[in-house]
Amino acid sequence: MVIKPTGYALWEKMQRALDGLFKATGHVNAYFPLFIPKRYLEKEAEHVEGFAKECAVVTHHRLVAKPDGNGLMPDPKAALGDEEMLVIRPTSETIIWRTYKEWIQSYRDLPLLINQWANVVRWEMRTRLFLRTAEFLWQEGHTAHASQKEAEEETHQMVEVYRRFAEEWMAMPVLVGPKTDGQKFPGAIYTLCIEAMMQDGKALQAGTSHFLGQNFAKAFDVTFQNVQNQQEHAWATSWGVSTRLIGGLIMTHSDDNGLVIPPRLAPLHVVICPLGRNDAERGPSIAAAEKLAEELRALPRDEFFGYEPISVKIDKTFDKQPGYRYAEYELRGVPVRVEIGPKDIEKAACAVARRDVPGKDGKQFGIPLAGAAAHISDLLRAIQLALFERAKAYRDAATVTANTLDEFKAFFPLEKDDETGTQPLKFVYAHWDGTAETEEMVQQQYKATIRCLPFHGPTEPGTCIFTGKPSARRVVFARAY
RNA sequence: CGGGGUGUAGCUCAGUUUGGUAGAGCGCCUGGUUUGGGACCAGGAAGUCGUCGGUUCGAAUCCGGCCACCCCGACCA
Repeated sequence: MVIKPTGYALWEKMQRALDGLFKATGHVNAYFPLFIPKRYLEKEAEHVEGFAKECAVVTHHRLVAKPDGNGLMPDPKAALGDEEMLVIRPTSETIIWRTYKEWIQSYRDLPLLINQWANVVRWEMRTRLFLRTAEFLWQEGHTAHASQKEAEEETHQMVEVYRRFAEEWMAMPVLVGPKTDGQKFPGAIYTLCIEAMMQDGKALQAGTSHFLGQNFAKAFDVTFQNVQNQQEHAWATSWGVSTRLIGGLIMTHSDDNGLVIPPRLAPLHVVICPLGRNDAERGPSIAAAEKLAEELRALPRDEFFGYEPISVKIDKTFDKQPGYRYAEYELRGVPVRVEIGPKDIEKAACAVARRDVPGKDGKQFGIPLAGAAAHISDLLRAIQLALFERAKAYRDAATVTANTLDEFKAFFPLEKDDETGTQPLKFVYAHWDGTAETEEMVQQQYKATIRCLPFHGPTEPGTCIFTGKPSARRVVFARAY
């Protein structure tokens, strides 16, 4: 996976915001090895089964020239034995819990609240840009606790951190709740997730927080002495979000004119385009642009922008047409564009365009330069809110209830209907009997999966629309990425 | 791994049916004119036609092997 500078700048903004939220909840960062001994992975039964089929395996530690002199081959003498063989981490529970064994002796060593920013590799059969790449960047939190209660509180706290990040920073509304047993993390007791809807109506799992019980502590023999002088296995959680979020952000907000980046995560908040046909006209435009840029950068910093200054660029590519310059920054998703030309200078004003309303419609002329900085700062906050409200309205409008199997089928057509085109997909609330068999059948037949059992959703009991058996509550079905 | 498809200039592709010595648009470079929503004119650079072999006087084009990539399916943060 190659992430070019603009995309990476977006990831850095995400990292900074998330890292702040992790630190604010008492977590610290550390780093663990990329290579995991294969035998570690074998220790937790469900975990092995979940990840074994997508591991890159290191079998040799040296290359030598081929006998015919053309190219290189692994040196047979440098083969790693079964006990030495390594895998490239698909996730780090095993190596981290092997390490925690050394770190944890007493209840006084707990809780251990550690996060790691890293890359992982999962050998997927088919990749999809940003959403499913063989290598991806992520953070993985791994915590150890002295009690089940505390570990479960941590699991809930972290999914709430993810919800806040998704909604308040990415402006991406999410459903929050547990996965079904069939969809939970391999090795977890349960998995909580945030689940977002993309503009095609498909669901994107955007973050997960797992309660791991004592599974890994038992697998790696991690015990501590409690206040009563007894040995006890530690309780675990793990939680993560990845560069998949970049894909989620793009697919939540962007339009036909290009990227739309919510202001709180935009690497560049404001671009100012001075205009003019010759040096005599450009001079005053540039001077006004520089003054406005300074005023924007000098605005008081606050929590909204992570206590960082508003980021401003002055675009002086006069050899390009103005229309070209506007389109270029729209394509790149810069939230606010300011135009200052001779006509504005006459009136001591400028034109301000908001990216969430594409094209000329989002442009307002005659904003006085005197109060422009404050106006733009307010506008950035308004855009952040508008993006969230728009995405939420979109999702809610595309959320439906199915009370019969026929209704359900209609929401998940199996073949593209050439008459009507592909109809947008939906989040479908329906009753389900709670069994893995039914869930499996629905996935096979309708290519829809249960995304989660949302905490804030209908909870009345009913009858499973697939089997007629009793259902404890409605769950959310959707096609997923 | 099964089914389908595609490899020709930096990008998107035409040319392959019917063999005759390499094309377009966009992008790039130079000069000029333009400049408030993706400008115009002139000139220019740029391709072992995926690869190896075969047929032929002659192959991007016909035949065979190989490789790579894309789409659909099984798998999945």
